[in-house]
Amino acid sequence: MKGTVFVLEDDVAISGLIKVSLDMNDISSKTFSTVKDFLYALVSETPDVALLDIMLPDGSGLDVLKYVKEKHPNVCCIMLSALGKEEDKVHGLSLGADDYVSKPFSVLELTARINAALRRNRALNKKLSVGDLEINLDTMEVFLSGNRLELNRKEFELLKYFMKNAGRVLSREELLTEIWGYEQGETRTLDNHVSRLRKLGVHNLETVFGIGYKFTV
Amino acid sequence: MKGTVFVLEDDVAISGLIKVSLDMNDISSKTFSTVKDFLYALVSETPDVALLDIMLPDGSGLDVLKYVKEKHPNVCCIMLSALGKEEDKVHGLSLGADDYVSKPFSVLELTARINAALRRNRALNKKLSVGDLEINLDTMEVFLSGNRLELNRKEFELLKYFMKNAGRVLSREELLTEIWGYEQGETRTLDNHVSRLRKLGVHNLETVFGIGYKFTV
DNA sequence: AAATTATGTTACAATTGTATTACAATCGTT
DNA sequence: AACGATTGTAATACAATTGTAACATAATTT
Repeated sequence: MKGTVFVLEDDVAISGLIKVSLDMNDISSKTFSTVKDFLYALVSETPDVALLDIMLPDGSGLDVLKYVKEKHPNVCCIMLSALGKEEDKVHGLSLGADDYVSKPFSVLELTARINAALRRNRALNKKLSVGDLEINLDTMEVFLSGNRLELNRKEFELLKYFMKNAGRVLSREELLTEIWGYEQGETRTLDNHVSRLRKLGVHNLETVFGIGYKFTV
Repeated sequence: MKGTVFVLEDDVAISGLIKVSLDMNDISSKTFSTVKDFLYALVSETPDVALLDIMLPDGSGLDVLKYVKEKHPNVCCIMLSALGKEEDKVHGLSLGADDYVSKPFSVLELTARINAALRRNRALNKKLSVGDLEINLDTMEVFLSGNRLELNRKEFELLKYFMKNAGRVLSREELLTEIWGYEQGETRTLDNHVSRLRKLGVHNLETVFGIGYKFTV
């Protein structure tokens, strides 16, 4: 999952289309059709990117933009507007919008811009550390008590998932679907990767017999 | 060529005059008569100096100023305004304008100020260096431990992107969209360019199997 | 304790991804 | 239009990863 996008758009046909495209691109999204719902959702969760329509039934996306930029400056805002409303564009940009897309837009283009925004956002070094392990999501570096470990992609993904869910018991199915995308079927692949991680020195990987594994703190 | 100037001015008589004068002074310029055109041009090219009228048919030069200063802080902005509008002047300077010229102005004086701005701007380092590599964004020169490398445009763009994002793992997807504008599709072009850079001596380009590349420090 | 089931580990093969060369298409000049 | 430079494609060779099979070992159930 590459990030989270909140979509504020009252035309369900449009927001639906966007959602489908984001799903296909492995980007998690939530759609809202009123300013009220949107702001309410912001209380409990902060997305990486906000996609804001300007004309909404209960307010203006420009006001939302202003609010978001004030309260959550790390959220990247992309405005959507009706064709020709160039004054909105200037206004939006001056209020701190990061990008701008005019309707009608190509879903492909929009997705590309969202991807770019997510990338830009990620430029802030994001680290994750649990116990004596520390991983850097940007550089894909892993340190165990300060020493660099060389992991390949699957090993890294798996370790990342373990660390993000440290303490929880993770079933084999969960891991297989999250990391491998397997829906079902029997495989020993997971055991294998766990074994490799252990051999590299990751000691806090407990096996939960009959269920799966647990990354302990 | 001493630099590039973008002129945003809706009176064609004035912008024409400015352009002629700049041409004579070996300064490259592009003129725009609407905010829309101006912002659009900014997407693909960043000038050294922006000359901004304030009253425009589709917006205010002050909004443009704010936007430019935010997104391209190295661009030097000179405001143009009708005589007597002192409040604009104050407002503009508070938004980060570098200089201010009142209409009607002497073309000679304006040109002098632009020259001064270009000189000042040149002083700002437009260099980027990481490890033993140094690139000059103006002249497109590249030095590897002091020795000049000859790169062509794509090689330069790619290296620049790598250096700007040194340390981060850059996916093939990201590089292809950022440098090539590809939205999807499979290509070996990227591998090729990386290979060329390496052959030229750029040694700190790591391949991250299954994902992309990383420019290490 | 034997039988059954689940996991650990190793080695290897299949798969997938990359490097590099040579060449073709394209672009920008003249 | 023709030239040279640049940039993308195809093809080949090569390398890394990752899933599978096989067998060993451990845990659970009977």
